[in-house]
Amino acid sequence: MSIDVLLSPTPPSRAAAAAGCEHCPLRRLPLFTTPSSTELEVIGNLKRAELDHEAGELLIAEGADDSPLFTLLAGWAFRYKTLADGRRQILNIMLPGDFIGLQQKMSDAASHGVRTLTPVRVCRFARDAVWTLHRELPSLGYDVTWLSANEGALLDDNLLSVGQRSALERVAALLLTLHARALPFAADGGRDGVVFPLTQQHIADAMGLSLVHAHRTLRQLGGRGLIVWGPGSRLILPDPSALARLAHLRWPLVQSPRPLI
Amino acid sequence: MSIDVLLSPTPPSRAAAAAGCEHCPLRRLPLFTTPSSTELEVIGNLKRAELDHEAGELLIAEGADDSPLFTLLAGWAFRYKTLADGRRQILNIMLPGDFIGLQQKMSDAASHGVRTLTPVRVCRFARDAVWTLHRELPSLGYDVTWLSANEGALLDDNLLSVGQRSALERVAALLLTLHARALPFAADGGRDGVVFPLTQQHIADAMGLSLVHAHRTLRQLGGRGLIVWGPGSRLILPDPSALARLAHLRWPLVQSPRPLI
DNA sequence: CGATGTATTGACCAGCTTCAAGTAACGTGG
DNA sequence: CCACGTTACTTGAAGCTGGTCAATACATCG
Repeated sequence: MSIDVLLSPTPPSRAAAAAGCEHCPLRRLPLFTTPSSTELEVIGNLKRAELDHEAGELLIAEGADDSPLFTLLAGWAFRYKTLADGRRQILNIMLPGDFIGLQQKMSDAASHGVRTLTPVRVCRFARDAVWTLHRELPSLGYDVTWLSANEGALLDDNLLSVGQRSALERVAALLLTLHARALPFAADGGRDGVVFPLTQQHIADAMGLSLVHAHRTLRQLGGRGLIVWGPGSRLILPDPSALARLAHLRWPLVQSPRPLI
Repeated sequence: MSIDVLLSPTPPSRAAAAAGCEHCPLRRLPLFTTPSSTELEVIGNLKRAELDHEAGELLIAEGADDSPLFTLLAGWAFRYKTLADGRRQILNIMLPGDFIGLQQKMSDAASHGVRTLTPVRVCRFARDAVWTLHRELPSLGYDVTWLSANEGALLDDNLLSVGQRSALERVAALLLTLHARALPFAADGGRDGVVFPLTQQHIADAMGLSLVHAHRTLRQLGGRGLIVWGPGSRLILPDPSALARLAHLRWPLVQSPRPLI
């Protein structure tokens, strides 16, 4: 299947023509650094389209060697790899502001797929955007490196969880981390929890557990009163610090402002 | 413990003054791209010292927020994270040419430690080298991003192993991957195997297994004739393609030329 | 109102961990 | 040169964490 087919938006959901990056609603969040006007201009020139995709849609196919490059503007997605017999490992969950397709472009090591968890909006860039960013404005090149290194740090944490933590600790760590990452985007500051679109199968695949055991682990966390499900599949953590202790996770999670490309 | 203490070389092993990068023996290997003279000059200006360290020495302490930046010139090392109760996850094995300390510099997510596996020689850079590389020469900035993305791809593979593969598959995948990565540095082209400095404990910590089970798994691989130990703890793989099939690993492993900074 | 995907639960069992000991290899100091 | 400490490797037995199999409930949706 060609990438172009994958990227063509479903008819009713085609986005309006690319709006100026300076009006991107994401940039208003304190989570992101504020770029200079020059930086904004360079980024804007590389922007090719804003596209909408449905939940469960494939954004990048495993093995694609000419995958596109985009930034997630709204919604959740996940990166994954599968073995020949179908076993799937979710590598990382991607939230708004995450830069997608970098690994694919740079290295030809066995690649990964990307699939949406919710309806998403993405900002698609020119294929050679990574190089152009570096060439045009070193500060933006530095930002790309930052983003890449930052995702590496998330991978480190996931690997630590999957390799060393027990099932209970793993799920606790995952929920806590995702909750913290999603909080800056929650409408009401997260008082009623944050929308949490992962199924138990996703949790299982992310943490290297079976579906059944992921379910039992979630029940156990619920039984201890550490997680509560609100309406609209919202995740509420009544006592994050207790969860963090259970998971042996550093708390609170500090998130310094990050670049948005 | 301060980083300066960690970095001061043991008296007898102090390296000679930094030699010009253009004579770096690593660069002669076809594994690495050949830089322009301008690139070499910029890199050379950022070079601060060449240092030797013994096997088992700590290069970067977990939690250090001002960790140094270097390139591994010779020898093996590994990145790791530990939980409060001592469980250790080895994140990645580092071989000559690998750039160390990038994650640490960019993000303040919980950090990792780096420890040598063999005696090593490293090329230490100025603290702000990452930014300088981007500013002085975009092509070098791009190389840094490439290296970061490439390490991300290795992490992806490790996460897939630890999350989805059985113990036998995991160990097979690890040995095969390391063998392939070490091959370009083997003196005789690897005909007598490659030096393999990991202990069973390292293998266990890298793959999320207990020491005992790592040992049993190695025995099983040996019993099937898939791995052989030569003199000087050299690893010989009589039938790499059979190992790859067992591990569900893409084979052969392609390694395109990579930048060396 | 079936069809499909997700959640739920019990029974069984196996892969892996833990515990416990013992062996081998190597460097150090007496 | 040997005793000894240290580190890595080895092996068996027992048990637990988490996987597999199977079936049911529940929801949403065309």
